[in-house]
Amino acid sequence: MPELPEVETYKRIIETTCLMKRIIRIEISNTKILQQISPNIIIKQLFNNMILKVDRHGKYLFLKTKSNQWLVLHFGMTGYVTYFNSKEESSSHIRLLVEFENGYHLAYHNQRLFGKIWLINNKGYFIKKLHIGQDALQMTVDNFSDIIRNHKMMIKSLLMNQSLIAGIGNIYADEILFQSNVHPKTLCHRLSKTKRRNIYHNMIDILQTAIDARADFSLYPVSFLIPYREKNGMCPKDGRPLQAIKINGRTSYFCLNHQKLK
DNA sequence: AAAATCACCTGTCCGC
DNA sequence: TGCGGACAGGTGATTT
Repeated sequence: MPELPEVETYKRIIETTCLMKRIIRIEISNTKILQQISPNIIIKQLFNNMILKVDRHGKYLFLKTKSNQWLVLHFGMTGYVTYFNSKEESSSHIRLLVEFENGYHLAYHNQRLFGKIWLINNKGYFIKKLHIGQDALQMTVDNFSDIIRNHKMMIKSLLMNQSLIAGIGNIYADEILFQSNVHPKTLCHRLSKTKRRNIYHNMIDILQTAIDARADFSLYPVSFLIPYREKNGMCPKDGRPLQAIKINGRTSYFCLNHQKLK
Protein backbone atom coordinates (compact mmCIF):
# COMPACT_ATOMS: atom_id res chain seq x y z
CA MET A 1 0.00 0.00 0.00
CA PRO A 2 2.38 2.63 1.10
CA GLU A 3 3.63 5.39 -1.12
CA LEU A 4 4.01 9.00 -0.02
CA PRO A 5 0.30 9.75 0.58
CA GLU A 6 -0.24 6.57 2.57
CA VAL A 7 2.87 7.14 4.67
CA GLU A 8 1.85 10.76 5.26
CA THR A 9 -1.53 9.45 6.42
CA TYR A 10 0.18 7.09 8.89
CA LYS A 11 2.25 10.03 10.10
CA ARG A 12 -0.90 12.00 10.88
CA ILE A 13 -2.50 9.04 12.64
CA ILE A 14 0.52 8.72 14.91
CA GLU A 15 0.78 12.48 15.46
CA THR A 16 -2.79 12.83 16.56
CA THR A 17 -2.77 9.84 18.87
CA CYS A 18 0.63 8.80 20.17
CA LEU A 19 2.70 11.85 21.08
CA MET A 20 3.85 12.42 24.64
CA LYS A 21 2.45 9.18 25.99
CA ARG A 22 4.61 6.94 28.13
CA ILE A 23 5.33 3.55 26.56
CA ILE A 24 4.69 0.74 29.02
CA ARG A 25 5.05 -2.35 26.85
CA ILE A 26 6.65 -3.37 23.55
CA GLU A 27 5.97 -6.57 21.67
CA ILE A 28 8.04 -7.68 18.70
CA SER A 29 6.80 -10.71 16.81
CA ASN A 30 9.16 -10.72 13.89
CA THR A 31 12.87 -10.04 13.98
CA LYS A 32 13.43 -10.23 10.23
CA ILE A 33 12.08 -6.72 9.89
CA LEU A 34 14.52 -5.32 12.45
CA GLN A 35 17.60 -3.86 10.81
CA GLN A 36 20.88 -4.38 12.65
CA ILE A 37 19.28 -4.33 16.03
CA SER A 38 18.03 -6.98 18.41
CA PRO A 39 14.49 -7.07 19.80
CA ASN A 40 15.88 -6.75 23.29
CA ILE A 41 17.67 -3.51 22.52
CA ILE A 42 14.57 -2.00 20.91
CA ILE A 43 12.45 -3.01 23.89
CA LYS A 44 14.99 -1.63 26.31
CA GLN A 45 15.26 1.66 24.44
CA LEU A 46 11.52 2.19 24.01
CA PHE A 47 10.34 1.13 27.43
CA ASN A 48 9.32 4.12 29.57
CA ASN A 49 10.13 6.32 26.61
CA MET A 50 7.76 8.46 24.53
CA ILE A 51 7.33 9.72 20.98
CA LEU A 52 7.91 13.45 20.71
CA LYS A 53 7.29 13.98 17.01
CA VAL A 54 7.02 12.29 13.65
CA ASP A 55 8.80 13.22 10.44
CA ARG A 56 8.28 11.74 7.01
CA HIS A 57 10.83 11.64 4.23
CA GLY A 58 9.71 9.88 1.07
CA LYS A 59 8.24 6.56 2.14
CA TYR A 60 10.02 6.54 5.50
CA LEU A 61 8.62 7.58 8.87
CA PHE A 62 10.88 8.82 11.64
CA LEU A 63 9.53 8.71 15.19
CA LYS A 64 11.63 10.85 17.48
CA THR A 65 11.89 9.57 21.01
CA LYS A 66 12.41 11.47 24.22
CA SER A 67 15.83 9.82 24.46
CA ASN A 68 16.75 11.57 21.22
CA GLN A 69 16.73 8.54 18.98
CA TRP A 70 14.65 7.84 15.88
CA LEU A 71 12.52 4.78 15.35
CA VAL A 72 12.44 4.46 11.57
CA LEU A 73 9.56 2.67 9.86
CA HIS A 74 9.46 1.55 6.26
CA PHE A 75 6.37 -0.26 5.06
CA GLY A 76 7.41 -2.28 2.04
CA MET A 77 4.47 -3.42 -0.08
CA THR A 78 1.98 -4.27 2.63
CA GLY A 79 2.70 -2.25 5.74
CA TYR A 80 0.46 0.10 7.71
CA VAL A 81 -0.16 1.29 11.25
CA THR A 82 -3.22 1.25 13.48
CA TYR A 83 -4.03 2.81 16.83
CA PHE A 84 -6.55 1.00 18.99
CA ASN A 85 -7.70 0.18 22.48
CA SER A 86 -7.79 -3.28 24.03
CA LYS A 87 -7.71 -6.54 22.10
CA GLU A 88 -10.57 -6.02 19.69
CA GLU A 89 -7.99 -5.50 17.01
CA SER A 90 -6.44 -8.84 16.22
CA SER A 91 -4.22 -9.16 13.22
CA SER A 92 -1.76 -11.94 12.63
CA HIS A 93 0.54 -9.52 10.88
CA ILE A 94 1.37 -7.14 13.68
CA ARG A 95 5.17 -7.15 13.80
CA LEU A 96 5.69 -4.39 16.36
CA LEU A 97 3.21 -3.44 19.03
CA VAL A 98 3.65 -0.52 21.41
CA GLU A 99 1.34 -0.03 24.38
CA PHE A 100 0.94 3.34 26.05
CA GLU A 101 0.05 4.09 29.62
CA ASN A 102 -3.48 5.06 28.57
CA GLY A 103 -4.05 1.47 27.50
CA TYR A 104 -3.99 2.23 23.77
CA HIS A 105 -1.74 0.52 21.25
CA LEU A 106 0.20 1.54 18.18
CA ALA A 107 0.63 -1.42 15.86
CA TYR A 108 2.93 -1.79 12.88
CA HIS A 109 1.41 -4.37 10.54
CA ASN A 110 3.26 -6.07 7.73
CA GLN A 111 2.07 -9.15 5.93
CA ARG A 112 4.81 -9.72 3.39
CA LEU A 113 7.79 -8.84 5.58
CA PHE A 114 9.26 -6.45 3.05
CA GLY A 115 9.05 -3.71 5.64
CA LYS A 116 11.96 -2.61 7.77
CA ILE A 117 12.48 -1.02 11.16
CA TRP A 118 15.59 0.74 12.42
CA LEU A 119 16.53 2.53 15.60
CA ILE A 120 19.06 5.24 14.82
CA ASN A 121 20.70 8.31 16.29
CA ASN A 122 21.13 10.51 13.24
CA LYS A 123 18.32 11.02 10.74
CA GLY A 124 20.33 13.07 8.26
CA TYR A 125 23.10 10.52 8.12
CA PHE A 126 20.57 7.71 7.67
CA ILE A 127 18.94 9.46 4.69
CA LYS A 128 22.32 10.09 3.14
CA LYS A 129 23.59 6.57 3.72
CA LEU A 130 20.50 5.01 2.11
CA HIS A 131 20.76 7.40 -0.83
CA ILE A 132 17.27 8.72 -0.35
CA GLY A 133 16.66 11.77 -2.51
CA GLN A 134 14.66 14.90 -1.84
CA ASP A 135 11.07 14.38 -0.77
CA ALA A 136 8.66 14.85 -3.68
CA LEU A 137 6.56 17.42 -1.82
CA GLN A 138 9.62 19.46 -0.83
CA MET A 139 10.83 19.92 -4.38
CA THR A 140 10.64 23.15 -6.33
CA VAL A 141 9.56 23.15 -9.93
CA ASP A 142 13.05 24.13 -11.14
CA ASN A 143 14.66 21.51 -9.02
CA PHE A 144 12.32 18.82 -10.39
CA SER A 145 12.65 20.01 -13.97
CA ASP A 146 16.45 19.90 -13.78
CA ILE A 147 16.45 16.33 -12.53
CA ILE A 148 14.36 15.26 -15.52
CA ARG A 149 16.48 17.25 -17.94
CA ASN A 150 19.67 15.65 -16.72
CA HIS A 151 18.61 12.03 -17.24
CA LYS A 152 17.97 9.84 -20.24
CA MET A 153 15.99 7.09 -18.57
CA MET A 154 12.29 6.49 -19.05
CA ILE A 155 10.20 9.05 -17.17
CA LYS A 156 8.42 6.42 -15.14
CA SER A 157 11.72 4.95 -13.96
CA LEU A 158 12.81 8.38 -12.87
CA LEU A 159 9.62 9.12 -10.96
CA MET A 160 10.01 5.84 -9.05
CA ASN A 161 13.73 6.24 -8.40
CA GLN A 162 13.94 6.99 -4.67
CA SER A 163 17.44 8.40 -4.88
CA LEU A 164 16.22 11.09 -7.30
CA ILE A 165 12.70 11.76 -6.00
CA ALA A 166 11.58 10.23 -2.71
CA GLY A 167 8.01 9.09 -2.20
CA ILE A 168 6.56 8.14 -5.59
CA GLY A 169 5.88 4.46 -6.29
CA ASN A 170 4.25 2.46 -9.02
CA ILE A 171 0.68 3.64 -8.81
CA TYR A 172 1.20 7.35 -8.19
CA ALA A 173 3.78 7.39 -10.98
CA ASP A 174 1.08 6.01 -13.28
CA GLU A 175 -1.37 8.61 -12.01
CA ILE A 176 1.05 11.50 -12.57
CA LEU A 177 1.85 10.42 -16.12
CA PHE A 178 -1.80 9.79 -16.89
CA GLN A 179 -2.84 13.28 -15.76
CA SER A 180 0.11 14.73 -17.68
CA ASN A 181 -0.70 12.86 -20.90
CA VAL A 182 2.82 11.43 -21.02
CA HIS A 183 3.66 7.89 -22.10
CA PRO A 184 5.52 6.11 -19.27
CA LYS A 185 8.36 5.09 -21.60
CA THR A 186 9.09 8.64 -22.72
CA LEU A 187 12.78 9.36 -22.32
CA CYS A 188 13.37 12.19 -19.88
CA HIS A 189 15.64 14.27 -22.05
CA ARG A 190 12.97 14.37 -24.77
CA LEU A 191 10.52 16.20 -22.50
CA SER A 192 10.15 19.94 -23.08
CA LYS A 193 10.47 22.45 -20.29
CA THR A 194 6.74 23.08 -20.46
CA LYS A 195 6.04 19.37 -20.14
CA ARG A 196 8.48 18.95 -17.26
CA ARG A 197 6.79 21.75 -15.37
CA ASN A 198 3.40 20.31 -16.16
CA ILE A 199 4.43 16.94 -14.73
CA TYR A 200 5.67 18.67 -11.59
CA HIS A 201 2.40 20.49 -10.99
CA ASN A 202 0.42 17.33 -11.56
CA MET A 203 2.66 15.48 -9.13
CA ILE A 204 2.08 18.05 -6.39
CA ASP A 205 -1.67 18.21 -7.05
CA ILE A 206 -2.09 14.44 -7.06
CA LEU A 207 -0.06 13.86 -3.90
CA GLN A 208 -1.87 16.66 -2.07
CA THR A 209 -5.28 15.46 -3.23
CA ALA A 210 -4.45 11.93 -2.10
CA ILE A 211 -3.24 13.16 1.29
CA ASP A 212 -6.37 15.25 1.74
CA ALA A 213 -8.38 12.09 1.09
CA ARG A 214 -6.25 10.28 3.68
CA ALA A 215 -5.14 7.96 0.86
CA ASP A 216 -8.63 6.48 0.72
CA PHE A 217 -9.15 5.53 -2.94
CA SER A 218 -12.90 5.75 -2.61
CA LEU A 219 -12.55 9.48 -1.95
CA TYR A 220 -10.37 10.21 -4.97
CA PRO A 221 -11.72 12.39 -7.80
CA VAL A 222 -13.51 10.50 -10.58
CA SER A 223 -10.86 11.72 -12.97
CA PHE A 224 -8.19 9.63 -11.22
CA LEU A 225 -6.71 6.63 -12.99
CA ILE A 226 -5.95 4.75 -9.77
CA PRO A 227 -9.33 3.02 -9.29
CA TYR A 228 -9.15 1.78 -12.89
CA ARG A 229 -5.65 0.31 -12.64
CA GLU A 230 -6.59 -3.31 -13.11
CA LYS A 231 -6.78 -5.94 -15.80
CA ASN A 232 -9.29 -4.90 -18.47
CA GLY A 233 -9.55 -1.48 -16.84
CA MET A 234 -11.01 1.44 -18.76
CA CYS A 235 -9.63 4.94 -19.16
CA PRO A 236 -11.66 7.32 -16.95
CA LYS A 237 -11.28 10.05 -19.59
CA ASP A 238 -12.49 8.27 -22.70
CA GLY A 239 -13.61 4.78 -21.69
CA ARG A 240 -11.08 3.02 -23.89
CA PRO A 241 -9.23 -0.04 -22.60
CA LEU A 242 -6.06 0.73 -20.68
CA GLN A 243 -2.69 -0.61 -21.77
CA ALA A 244 -0.63 -2.67 -19.36
CA ILE A 245 3.11 -2.92 -19.90
CA LYS A 246 6.08 -3.78 -17.71
CA ILE A 247 8.64 -1.16 -16.80
CA ASN A 248 11.39 -2.14 -14.41
CA GLY A 249 9.41 -5.24 -13.58
CA ARG A 250 6.34 -3.25 -12.49
CA THR A 251 3.05 -3.10 -14.33
CA SER A 252 2.31 0.30 -15.84
CA TYR A 253 -1.23 1.20 -16.80
CA PHE A 254 -1.87 4.02 -19.25
CA CYS A 255 -4.17 5.13 -22.05
CA LEU A 256 -2.60 4.93 -25.47
CA ASN A 257 -5.11 7.43 -26.79
CA HIS A 258 -3.73 10.39 -24.91
CA GLN A 259 -0.37 9.13 -23.67
CA LYS A 260 1.42 8.65 -26.96
CA LEU A 261 5.10 7.88 -27.32
CA LYS A 262 6.57 10.65 -29.44
C1' DA B 1 23.88 4.71 -17.74
C1' DA B 2 19.90 2.36 -17.49
C1' DA B 3 16.90 -1.68 -18.15
C1' DA B 4 15.96 -6.40 -17.15
C1' DT B 5 16.15 -10.19 -13.95
C1' DC B 6 16.09 -12.20 -9.71
C1' DA B 7 15.49 -12.43 -4.79
C1' DC B 8 13.19 -11.42 -0.64
C1' DC B 9 7.94 -12.91 1.64
C1' DT B 10 2.81 -13.95 2.09
C1' DG B 11 -1.65 -14.29 0.27
C1' DT B 12 -5.08 -14.21 -3.33
C1' DC B 13 -6.93 -14.84 -7.68
C1' DC B 14 -7.33 -16.95 -12.23
C1' DG B 15 -7.20 -20.57 -15.57
C1' DC B 16 -6.85 -25.31 -16.80
C1' DT C 1 -12.41 -28.98 -6.20
C1' DG C 2 -7.48 -28.63 -6.80
C1' DC C 3 -3.10 -27.23 -8.22
C1' DG C 4 0.21 -24.13 -10.40
C1' DG C 5 1.46 -19.94 -11.82
C1' DA C 6 1.00 -15.02 -11.99
C1' DC C 7 0.63 -11.12 -9.52
C1' DA C 8 0.51 -7.50 -5.67
C1' DG C 9 1.04 0.32 -4.06
C1' DG C 10 8.98 -1.90 -2.48
C1' DT C 11 13.88 -2.31 -2.56
C1' DG C 12 18.50 -4.03 -3.45
C1' DA C 13 21.95 -6.87 -5.79
C1' DT C 14 23.40 -8.75 -10.02
C1' DT C 15 23.37 -9.29 -14.96
C1' DT C 16 22.71 -7.60 -19.74
